[in-house]
Amino acid sequence: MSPAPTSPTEASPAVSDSRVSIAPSFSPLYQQIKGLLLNSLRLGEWKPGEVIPSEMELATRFRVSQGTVRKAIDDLALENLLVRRQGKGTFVATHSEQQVQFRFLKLVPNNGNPGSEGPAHRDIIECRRCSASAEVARALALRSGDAVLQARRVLSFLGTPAILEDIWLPAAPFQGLTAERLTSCQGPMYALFETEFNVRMVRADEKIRAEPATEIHAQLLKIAVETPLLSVERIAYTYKDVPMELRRGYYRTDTHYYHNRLS
Amino acid sequence: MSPAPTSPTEASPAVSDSRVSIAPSFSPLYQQIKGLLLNSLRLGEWKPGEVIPSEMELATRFRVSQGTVRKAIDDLALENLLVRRQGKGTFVATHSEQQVQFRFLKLVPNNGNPGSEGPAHRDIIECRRCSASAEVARALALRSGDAVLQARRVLSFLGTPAILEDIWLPAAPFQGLTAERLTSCQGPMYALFETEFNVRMVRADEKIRAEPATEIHAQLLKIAVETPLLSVERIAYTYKDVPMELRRGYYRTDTHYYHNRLS
DNA sequence: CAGTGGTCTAGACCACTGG
DNA sequence: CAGTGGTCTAGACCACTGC
Repeated sequence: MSPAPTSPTEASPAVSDSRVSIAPSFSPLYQQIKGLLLNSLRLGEWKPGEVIPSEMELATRFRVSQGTVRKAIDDLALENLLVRRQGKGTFVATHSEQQVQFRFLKLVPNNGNPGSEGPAHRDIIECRRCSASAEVARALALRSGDAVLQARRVLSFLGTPAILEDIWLPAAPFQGLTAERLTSCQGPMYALFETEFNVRMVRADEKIRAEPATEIHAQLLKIAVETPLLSVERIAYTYKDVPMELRRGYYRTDTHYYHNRLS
Repeated sequence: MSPAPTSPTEASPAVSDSRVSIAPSFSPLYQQIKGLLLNSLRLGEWKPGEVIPSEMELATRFRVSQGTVRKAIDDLALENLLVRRQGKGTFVATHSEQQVQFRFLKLVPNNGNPGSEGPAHRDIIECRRCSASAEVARALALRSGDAVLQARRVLSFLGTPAILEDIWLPAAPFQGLTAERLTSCQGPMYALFETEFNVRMVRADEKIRAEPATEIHAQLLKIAVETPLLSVERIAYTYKDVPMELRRGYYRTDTHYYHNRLS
């Protein structure tokens, strides 16, 4: 590596960091590298489950030291976008892995551990194309009336219905998603999204409330009307904080609880 | 620094890492340093809010390079035990800081941001000494019948009661905690704990359910009986995963919601 | 065995803080 | 200005993987 500490940015071609503030448009090398890696991920240059180039290779490609690439990768691994495996390489994270199966499903049986009841049984009640209400449009950063897909499903554990979910997706990125495709899907829905539609959910925000079951809820979950349910409203985001899903879930919490760790 | 790569462990006096597995009792230097720092924190060598020695000083003290100390501190900062401030030093984290006021209180007003309603008004309903039930004993890792403190309080936002909490604490570490002391306390209860009793809450687990309001709930929160409430059962831990608090909270979720971020 | 990530070092320079 | 944390480098060695 040439000792050119005077112009470290010459190695980072056209890094436009979209920072809003008036602060000096200036960021550490490793964050610029992180941005470049992020772009490659977003554009699908490396697909979920695949290895990315080794640290040394990336270092020479970006003309920086291995330590700098390392720090960038460390950050992305911390955000669950990459997974490091010693001796093997660094991989693009996926929702299919068993270990992170419950990163986005925090309902745990009263007696037992996450997943101890085996995979949830999924029943797709409906899946149709419609136009976005003002509320859905706002959540998904669309315009009122834009085409969206709406799905409703029930998740059951050990034969007992536990979750009713209504899901809204922008129609454009999910061309061709049907009830059949959803029904035939084994494993997490987010895994389907990333393999079939190249949409990777990166994080989500949830608003949790307690609400009484309506007629509909009672019928589908086979419980009494007015039973308190956990209402979980989720907005899930892809890369770059683009909202890609609105989900309203209703959870029974007599046999399960929503687990959260504060740290 | 002497180039003695052959015996890196000679610099770490009596580092007993309590790992359970049969795996090689062997850990990276930076993790050993982390353990030493953790001990100093746990024993109160540096109190909340204080600076710890600089990276260079710690490096010479432990006979390792600055980079190694740095990595140890990075870890602890990530776990919210330390806070780095460029140009000033590294500080022991505290629950008094404004920025982390809502790390353990995730109730957000429907219209507004965390804290936008100003500090919660706290009403201590009672605080008494009693003996631990089997359930409380199990949660706090005590024996049935051991002395515990029990407190009940109501939190109000903008004059409206929003949270009812029952709190159990092991009596031993909290000698002298009275209803008066709790009542006179401004700011977070956990801040009081760390300044007055040298007990720092590090993380917590919460089990969240939807439950109908009982007579008691209805009375204290001024709502109708059977109103769905968010039941939040928390066990909070100090260093070393020692449980130090059991808390059962009931949250109104008509004007607020419990916010959770999945990532 | 070669190739990967993981650890550790030593030294340079930068950015920020406070006296 | 000196002292702090923050970034970057270059090179060494270790631990794990798979051929």
